[in-house]
Amino acid sequence: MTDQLKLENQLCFPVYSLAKEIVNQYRPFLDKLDLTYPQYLVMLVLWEQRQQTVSELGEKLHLDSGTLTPLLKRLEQKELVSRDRSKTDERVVCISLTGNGERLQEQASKVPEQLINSMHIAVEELETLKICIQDILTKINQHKK
Amino acid sequence: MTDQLKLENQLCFPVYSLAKEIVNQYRPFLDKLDLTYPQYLVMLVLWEQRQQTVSELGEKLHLDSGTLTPLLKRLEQKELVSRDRSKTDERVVCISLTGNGERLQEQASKVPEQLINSMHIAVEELETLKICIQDILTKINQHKK
DNA sequence: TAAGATTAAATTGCACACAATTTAATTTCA
DNA sequence: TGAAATTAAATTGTGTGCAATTTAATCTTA
Repeated sequence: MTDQLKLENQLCFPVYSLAKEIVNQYRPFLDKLDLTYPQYLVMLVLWEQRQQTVSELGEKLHLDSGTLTPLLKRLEQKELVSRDRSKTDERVVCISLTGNGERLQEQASKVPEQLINSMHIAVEELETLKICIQDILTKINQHKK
Repeated sequence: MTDQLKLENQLCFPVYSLAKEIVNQYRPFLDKLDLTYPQYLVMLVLWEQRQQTVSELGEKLHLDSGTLTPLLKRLEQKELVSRDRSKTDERVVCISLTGNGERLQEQASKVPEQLINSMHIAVEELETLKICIQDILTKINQHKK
């Protein structure tokens, strides 16, 4: 067996596992907000800027309309966001926080700390990992045209 | 806005982005093998040991039968694996590589190197990241009973 | 040993993620 | 200016990932 093909020797599997594990760690806390993890990410972006187009959300989250359109319809059903065609360009759909959507931020503000506590890992170690990952993501993106 | 709620200040988003990015980097190479990324992971595990139960695969890949059963049926349709009930315990399903499944390893052996080249990142840096992630995964798992 | 508990897969249902295509609006430029 | 190109979302279809439930087999133990 080629060593390179061994699961343990590949980077991809730890990254894939950690990503799933983190989402699973979030689940109990996000369940209380009635949000999925990708929905939570969309809300994070909207809490930074309360109105954005579908494209802007997609660019920040690296998601396309095939993923975002149904997700945003679900957030609309929960009355956390509203979806309106732009007046100046009818192709564009503007997503805005509703009052409920804004108020949810209060509850969500406790999530990051809850999560860090639940993972039992030193903040410094998480910070190191974050910087390492961001560094690699930057390099990957540099080499995309 | 709470700083902790800012997307850029959270670890979760870079991990989530990197995991998706890595799967996307694999895609062109795995397309040539007619495998999805999770199917590739299953094949990696089977190339290490040509016969395993669904539970054993699930334990190594952190996947349950709800995910594995349909995935394995697709690998069976492609004639890469066979699925047979255990003779000694009819509850258990044994997954075995077929001849085709074994032969695919030859082609797959080039994938890891192709991937590293396509990412334009130093092997040392990837290795550092891998160790860092595995370390954190270990700690998370320690605190799960 | 027979009822109840446990276990392994399968099934069901929901929500992404992404490729490919479609639809509708806007832009470009010949 | 009007046809062709481009753009933004939506739609369609496939394949995960996971919770919850179901089914069938095996184990436990009173």
